[in-house]
Formats: sequence, C-alpha cells, structure tokens
Amino acid sequence: MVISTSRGGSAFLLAQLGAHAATRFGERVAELDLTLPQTGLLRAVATEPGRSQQALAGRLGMPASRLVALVDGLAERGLLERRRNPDDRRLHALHLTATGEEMYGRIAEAARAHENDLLEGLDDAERGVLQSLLGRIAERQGMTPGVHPGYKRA
Amino acid sequence: MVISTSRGGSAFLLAQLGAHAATRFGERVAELDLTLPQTGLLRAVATEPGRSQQALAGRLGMPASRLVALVDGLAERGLLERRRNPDDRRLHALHLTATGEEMYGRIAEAARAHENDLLEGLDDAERGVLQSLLGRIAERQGMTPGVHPGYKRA
DNA sequence: TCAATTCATTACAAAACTGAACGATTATCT
DNA sequence: AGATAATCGTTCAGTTTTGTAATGAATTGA
Repeated sequence: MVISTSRGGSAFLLAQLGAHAATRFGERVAELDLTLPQTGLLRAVATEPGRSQQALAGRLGMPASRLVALVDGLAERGLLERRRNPDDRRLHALHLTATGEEMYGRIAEAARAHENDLLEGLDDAERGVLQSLLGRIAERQGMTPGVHPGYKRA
Repeated sequence: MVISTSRGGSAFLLAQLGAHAATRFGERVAELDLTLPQTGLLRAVATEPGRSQQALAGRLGMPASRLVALVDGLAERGLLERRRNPDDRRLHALHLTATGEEMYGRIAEAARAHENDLLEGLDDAERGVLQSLLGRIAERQGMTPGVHPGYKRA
C-alpha cells in the first residue's frame, strides 16, 4: 500500500521540498541583495503595476504596516517608486523604475537557473508531467497564482 | 516553451504548494493542541527514541536552547519524558510516553486525512507518479528524510 | 588530579510582527 | 453645502520570537 515510508507521503514530501526550494531561491536572490519578501513584492508590482499599497497588502496577505517598510527599502534603492494619483491623492500607485525593471530581469534569470537546478535529473517529459500535476493540485486547492504565502517572512 | 506562465514554473509552484500544505497540516494538528514544531519533535522522537536533546536539535536544525522549551511543553502535558542515562548522566534521552504514543497515532491519522484532501482530484496512478517524481527530486537534492525545515517556526 | 570538553538550562539582547492610533484626503448623507 | 463617516498611508508602542552567550553539572583525557 505505502510506497515509500522512509520519505513520508506526498503531502509531507511536498511541504519539505517546498521549504527547500524557497530556501534555495532565497539564497539566490540574496546575491542580488534582496530578501524573499522584497522579491515577492517586486514580482507583484511587475505583473500588476499601478496598484495601491493597500491592494498589494491584501493580495500578498500581509498587514499594510509591514508593506510600508518593504516599499521604503526598495524605493530608497531606486527599484520602485510611489506615484501620487491625481484623481485620488490618498493612494500611492506603485511602479517599477528602469533600474527596477532591470533587477526584475535578473530575478527572472535566477528563477530559471533555480528551476533548472531543482529539476536536474528529470527529463523534459517528466518535467511536463510534474508541472501538470502540480498545476492541477494548485487549482483544486484554490491557490492564488503567483503569490507565495511564505514570502511574508524574511 | 513555457507551459503555464500564469501559475509560474514548477519550482515556484512547488514552493507555493509546500507552504500551503504545511499551513493546512498546521491547522489540523492545532485541533490536537499541537504546533508544527511540536509535531515535528514528536515525530522525530517516535522514529528515533532515546536520542539526546543535542542530537535532536542538530537533526531538526534548531538551537538547543529552543528545543528545551519545546520539550518542556510536551513533557508537562505528559506526551514525552526525559530519562537520565546511567552511563552518561549529562544527557537526557527522550522517549514518548504511552499518552505520547497515542497522540502520535492521532497525528498519523491527521496526516493521512491531510494527504487525501490535498491530492483530491488525482487518481491512484497519478498519485503514484507524483510520489515517484517528488521522491527522486528529494533524493537528488540530498534532503534529510522525515525532517521539515519549516517546522522550526510556529 | 586537574584541565578541557560536552550536555542541558538559563539569561539576555536583538529583531520581527501585530494592532491600534494618527493626519490627510475623499465619499456619503441630509 | 456642510457635517460625518470611511479610506489610505504612515507611525508607534507593546508583544512575541530568536539566536548568542554565560552557567552549572558531568565526563573525558592527560
């Protein structure tokens, strides 16, 4: 019945591998002087520019007070900027700067290298099967695409 | 080339699903009044009884000072106990009590239910394929079987 | 027998997170 | 129009974690 008791079930394996993958990716972006939450924010702003901080906080699942510190750090480094909205001067629309776009390109490259390193040992067909299975689970579990809950912590 | 850009690559999906699985399992053991680190410790003691606290701390990847508080809480509830070793009275060998064994049985049951809930939508053949693929990745990445790094945090 | 090492525990300082409060701006209601 | 309520970003204080170093008991080795 049980295929591999020594390594645990698929659920445990999934959690274990997920934590491992997140840690490894964190090491890669650390070479760009970025933390995991910072990377998640940059990704969110890159895919949906112009959103307010409150909207992003809700989407990333973190309190707005925490997002302020994140934005501060990235804005000081010139990676993203707050733009006042003339229509509603309460909110700050977030956009990537040119430097931020360039940095996002490096992040994407790191993600590709990370993925290739993680899936080493699987051929193309197997990678396709894995992607399909994981995608179906994610959809069934109702997960928000592109948002990593663990990126809430440093 | 890219199969599913909306949900990210397999590595991201893996990290995302892993965090989700860990959170969900945490909710399940919370009904047993257990935190995730406590559950990880109980599992470690159940699979390798009689180890010293220092050995377990190294295995679980947490400082020994942190393990003391964990053991204190579980010992007060009568789930595990410290036994002095006559040969070396410095170290405390950890063992599950009868109550602890019973609790571990409930944890195992929760794990089965959790796994079944997570893999809902996949038939037996697909589950086997997933288990095989994840197991190969875990082995290739040199992961320690049965140890979840994320259980370090509550 | 004395010094050095190991184990468990405690104490302490540093960091992170949360929730509430605050000014500024806008929306709603009469 | 005017007054009140709600929203946005920000700040602040309080609480909770977390890792490092110091302590005491016990063992090992010279």
